[in-house]
Amino acid sequence: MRLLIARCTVEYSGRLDAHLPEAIRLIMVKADGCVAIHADGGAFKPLNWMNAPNRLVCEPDRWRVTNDKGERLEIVLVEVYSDTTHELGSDPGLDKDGVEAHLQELVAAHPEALADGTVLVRREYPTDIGPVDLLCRDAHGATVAVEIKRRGEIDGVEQLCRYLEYLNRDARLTPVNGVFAAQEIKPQARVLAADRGIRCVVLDYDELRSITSDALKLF
Amino acid sequence: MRLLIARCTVEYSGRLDAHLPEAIRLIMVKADGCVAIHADGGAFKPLNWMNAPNRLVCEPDRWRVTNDKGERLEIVLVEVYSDTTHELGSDPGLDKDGVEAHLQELVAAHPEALADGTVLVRREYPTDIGPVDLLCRDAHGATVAVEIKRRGEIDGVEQLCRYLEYLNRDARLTPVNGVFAAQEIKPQARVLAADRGIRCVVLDYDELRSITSDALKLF
DNA sequence: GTGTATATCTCGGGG
DNA sequence: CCCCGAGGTATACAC
Repeated sequence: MRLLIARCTVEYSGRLDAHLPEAIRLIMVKADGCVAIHADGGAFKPLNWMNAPNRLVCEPDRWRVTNDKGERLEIVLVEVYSDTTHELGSDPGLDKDGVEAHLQELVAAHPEALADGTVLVRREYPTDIGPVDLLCRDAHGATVAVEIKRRGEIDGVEQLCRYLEYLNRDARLTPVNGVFAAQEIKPQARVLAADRGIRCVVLDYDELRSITSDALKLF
Repeated sequence: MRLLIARCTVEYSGRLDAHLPEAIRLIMVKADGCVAIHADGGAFKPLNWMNAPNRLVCEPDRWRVTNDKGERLEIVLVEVYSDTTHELGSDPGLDKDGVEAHLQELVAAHPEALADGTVLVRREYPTDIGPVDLLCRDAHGATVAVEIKRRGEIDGVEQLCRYLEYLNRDARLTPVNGVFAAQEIKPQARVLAADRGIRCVVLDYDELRSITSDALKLF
């Protein structure tokens, strides 16, 4: 990783056009060739960047980065205050816990958390317009399409509506009911769901996980 | 801006839980207090981060970052290879051209690009559920609600559908037709638009801009 | 502050 | 390669 502290101006042209006036910034070049220009603020997002793969041509006072998609980044170096390179080696990567996929696994293992007597038909039930998170049957044997989110917002309800509309065209499944399940459901999403006859279920991640680990303890 | 090159492990706990095994990484602390941990690849996104505002407590072998939302980032420093600080000063910021706002301006100036005889009623037409990008009248005097995007995806069509549903409740406006205009329209969005009776228009940004500059040359 | 819409969104998975 | 969905999305702006 090469780190440059320099007074510079930057032009980007590609998905849009952007210009950075002269100022002191950090220019980061990673081992994969990607280039990012950071100011001393503004969270983790760089002001400008260019992803790998690309071609980087470094002249003393001007760097040019281009790629095959026609994007172009040009850095004019007015004054370089620091220029260091460090060998970092490859990174073992990040372990995450608590994302939607994990939530889906837990609910799939415990569909009764949605309503007593609910059983799983299958996960990621495929349709032409995308996979339904869970397809279940309720205590009465009716089909239930389940959309699972960490944060339940209006988009998720609309996504579920599209699936329901699609699934209800299948005479073997209809009537299909909808359940919108999330760790947190925004008021607006709740209103839309009610309007569309979709039931909302708030999931307790820790509780679901503890049920699973309790079940494991039986073995 | 403080830059640390160090062998470290990292734990994040908050919106999810995440763990980084021991490896050499860049730790960046910006003037606003935000902290980002970068590997030597993976474009501009850090492996882990903590946005400002937060509290950073640095011990020689352990940094703890916490905020008021209950998030927590803990960095264990196994070995520090480099530790530098640079004064960057404030940044004048980025000038952009070609974002959705510009596209909306251009179409507002040339509504005939949507269909011959189309005239603008107003931009950002307010409704209870948000502003409609453009409200127009077509050659027959019928009201047209226009949603403008750089990239037309399914969410944008849903957004327009909500506006149409709302606007059509107003007896003075109904029937309101929908136009979905974008520089690029994804297949799924096109299918949904067709299903909902919404017309799609592909916009040519450069052409729209050249019409405008041609018009300016007349003065 | 919440809610809504945008982003050079990034990133990863599947066809 | 594109398409599509998820994200600790972040960020700006209106109410």
